[in-house]
Amino acid sequence: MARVGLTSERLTRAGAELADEVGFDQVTVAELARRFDVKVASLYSHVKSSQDLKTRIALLALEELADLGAAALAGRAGRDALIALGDVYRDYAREHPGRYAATRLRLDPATAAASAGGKHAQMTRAILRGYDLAEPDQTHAVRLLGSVFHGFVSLELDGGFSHSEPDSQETWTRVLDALDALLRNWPAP
Amino acid sequence: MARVGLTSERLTRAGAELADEVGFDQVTVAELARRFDVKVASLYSHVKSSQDLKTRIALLALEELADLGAAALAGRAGRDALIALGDVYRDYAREHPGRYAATRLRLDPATAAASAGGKHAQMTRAILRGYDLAEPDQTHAVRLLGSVFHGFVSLELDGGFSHSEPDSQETWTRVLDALDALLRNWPAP
DNA sequence: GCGATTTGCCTAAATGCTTTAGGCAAGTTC
DNA sequence: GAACTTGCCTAAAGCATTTAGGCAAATCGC
Repeated sequence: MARVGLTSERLTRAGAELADEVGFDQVTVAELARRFDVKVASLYSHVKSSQDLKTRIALLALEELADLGAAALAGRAGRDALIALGDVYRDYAREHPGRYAATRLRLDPATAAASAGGKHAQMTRAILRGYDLAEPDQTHAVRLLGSVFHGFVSLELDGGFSHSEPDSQETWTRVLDALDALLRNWPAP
Repeated sequence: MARVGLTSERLTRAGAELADEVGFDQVTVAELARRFDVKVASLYSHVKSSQDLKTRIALLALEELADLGAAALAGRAGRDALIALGDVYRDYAREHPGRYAATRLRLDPATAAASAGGKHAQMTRAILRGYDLAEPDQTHAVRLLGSVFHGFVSLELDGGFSHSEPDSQETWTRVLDALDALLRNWPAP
């Protein structure tokens, strides 16, 4: 029996592609086996379970997204940085819907702590260096930005803004403008 | 064989409770049958498929949420209305996490059109009557509010804000304040 | 009341995904 | 080249979905 050369990494990458094609929920060990033309049980030497596979895909996606974010933020500040990071999330979600859905997988605390998740909060916080916010407002603002990015992107992905005017690109631009204005003019308690 | 009195409605309600207990993804026709102490196949007279069951739960949740929203908005305007509607979403998600997750189920266009989904957009738009926004800014603002409500609530539900200071209630209050300020001072393009 | 019809829940069975146990042969090591 | 490790295999059990067909309980017409 010829060896195909399965590894956790190859399975994870293939799983991520599968997720983008058919949706993260539809990612299945069985389908992955089919794609490698291998029996299902064979995958279980490389991946502990279906859940383990999904977790690995989530970690991959978080990592990719953090790298893209870091690249986009380099050399930018204030409004430019805000727009750059927002676009990274939105573009990633549109190009890789399955991977983006994977980033929303609930990880157990230990796994989450070891993930690139922390980098995401750090990047958002970095944006705020371009604005004049002290704690605890800075944390509130980090959470607001996270909510808007995630909320907008997932509503858009679910088709919430389609088939109605104005188109969602237009709204996205104006939402980022509004956030910039808000951060420059953050209300006192 | 004694008849238990199954109906689509009872199954849907029980499914919604099950969702709140074990998570929307874990809602299964088999588990529902167990709870009614009935054979699985029996449910298929009342529900077309597992997907159909989930869709019914989603429609129920959208309806409940729309009713709560309408009640909360009655007699309120401006900032009060904004806070009231925001709290409806947040409280519902915290009290009924499974049902809230159900509202995010992707519905086919026909079902979505017949759902209470439209009421939600209308309610958000109603809030904006208390602010001075013309189209297309009004639509942008509707989408922003939807993004923040959904984004915040789902990040909070996923534990994104837990175990870190300040607590998420505090952030929520300040986020609503910030949105109010933003709507009163919406930036020109 | 009582027969006819509808309705509700049943048994049975096929399909598909997950997961574990144990085996054999291809690759690696010395 | 023998001994070991590793990769993919067969086999089988468990559970969820879904369909087909059956019997009995509720309901309706008379």
